[in-house]
Amino acid sequence: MASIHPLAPMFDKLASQTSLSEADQAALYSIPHRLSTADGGTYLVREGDKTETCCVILTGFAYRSRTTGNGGRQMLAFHMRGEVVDLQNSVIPIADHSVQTLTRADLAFIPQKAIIEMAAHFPAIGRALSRQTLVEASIAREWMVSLGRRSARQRVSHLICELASLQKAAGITGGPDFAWPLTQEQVADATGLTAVHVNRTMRGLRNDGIISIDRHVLTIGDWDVLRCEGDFRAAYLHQHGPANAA
Amino acid sequence: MASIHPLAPMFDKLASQTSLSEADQAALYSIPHRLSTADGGTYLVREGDKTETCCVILTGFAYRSRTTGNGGRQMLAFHMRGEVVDLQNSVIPIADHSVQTLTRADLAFIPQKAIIEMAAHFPAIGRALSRQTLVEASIAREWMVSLGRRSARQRVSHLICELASLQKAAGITGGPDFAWPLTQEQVADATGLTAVHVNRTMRGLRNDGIISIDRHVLTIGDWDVLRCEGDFRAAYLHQHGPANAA
DNA sequence: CGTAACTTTGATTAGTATCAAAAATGGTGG
DNA sequence: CCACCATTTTTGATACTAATCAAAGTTACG
Repeated sequence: MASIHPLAPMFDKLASQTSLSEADQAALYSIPHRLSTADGGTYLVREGDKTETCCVILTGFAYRSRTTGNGGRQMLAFHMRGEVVDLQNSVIPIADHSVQTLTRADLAFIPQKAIIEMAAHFPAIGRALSRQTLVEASIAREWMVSLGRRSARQRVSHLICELASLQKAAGITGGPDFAWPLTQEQVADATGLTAVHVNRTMRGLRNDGIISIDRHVLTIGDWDVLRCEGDFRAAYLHQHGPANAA
Repeated sequence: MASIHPLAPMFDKLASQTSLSEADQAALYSIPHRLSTADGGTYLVREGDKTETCCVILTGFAYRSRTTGNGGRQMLAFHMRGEVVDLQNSVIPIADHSVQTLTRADLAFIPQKAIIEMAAHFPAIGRALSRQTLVEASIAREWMVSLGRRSARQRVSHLICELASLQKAAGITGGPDFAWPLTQEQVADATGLTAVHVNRTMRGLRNDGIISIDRHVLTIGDWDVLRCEGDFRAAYLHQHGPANAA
């Protein structure tokens, strides 16, 4: 326990929702992996790719996206510290969307086979991984609600709340200020709006004193107001562990 | 093999993408289950519920939905013949959205435990089930693209293509005409539009001779045109089985 | 045959997109 | 430290898609 293992973010994430044993931890920490660093904008998975490794995010941010026939781009999810980016490719080998880093990021690449074996031998890890997949599905459902039924201001506010909650849970931040790695263009791609309209919407939130942004750090002036503006209820993030330990 | 087993739709669905053995089939057909029939509009899962059974759809249609703070409703997915509706609840026990029947439906209820055990003892079934979960996630991503980046006409056309493709794959229909169980109000809830606008959009498609509807049966006049109108590319449905049999 | 649910139409408005361009910001090399 | 460049943010003017409100038809159903 002298130095921190490079895969500690992944273990922390898995252990945050299920309790894992020392044996589970040892198994994870002995898994073969390759570390690397990528600049912002690097593709981790490209639509149509057939991947054989899983990518874990150790620091920084990444996002999933898909492109329409007319060239529109829709972001589908954000990922950060400890998250495994392409678990699904072990079952559906052809990627139907892309994953790119949003910022410079430290990554670990693990062979899919190694992950699958570990999940089989250490069922608690397997459960934690499937839980992660299902929480991602829940988040996707919430995004559908935002995209389909919420106003611009609600969408932006909701996204801010989501990223704040996730960063807090990931231990990236404690307080009301946290990393805001998105350009307004990217917020637009995530919320289904145009960059111009995002600009006006965010300026509205700033003028109302609800948020402020300084050099990619966002500070929430009034959390309750923002949560209300964004119709944000955190239950969909399932951050409090399974209610039954089955 | 004299009569058809009531769970045949579920087996067919699972076997359509992975090859399953006779032993797998026997295991599935001997699982404990309770059959029942529900009218349209019946809740199968209610937001906040803690469920202990999985519901399989044998005939008819169901949908998932969530409600916003202002009372808006967003549908999240449709389900039909052979699909298991609440697999995820085995890992995330508190439902974060509702599931309701769209039409009168024949259902089978299976204890979650029995499904989990079967998946453990018959790995091919386990793999087929996780594949189904991941395909659903892929469909959710495509819905996000529609909701965020496609026009009303594209959204409606895309939805028609999707339901046509799914019904064809499920063996519910062969030809260009298929069941259209949705009211325009429900199409609106699925596409993030209002019922009035859906009405105008669908009339437009009918006026252009691309579709026609008669008593809950929709006929696609020109599949290629509709697919083009809806920016529909079927890859996201992953209907052709895993490329690697790992 | 009556009633409720659904579809259709019209008129008006709100919200967001589009187009264009200016201002601010951040990073780079000299 | 400054000048320059690319990127991002901001602003303005206008167009358009889709929402809203209201009501009339139509269909399905008991």
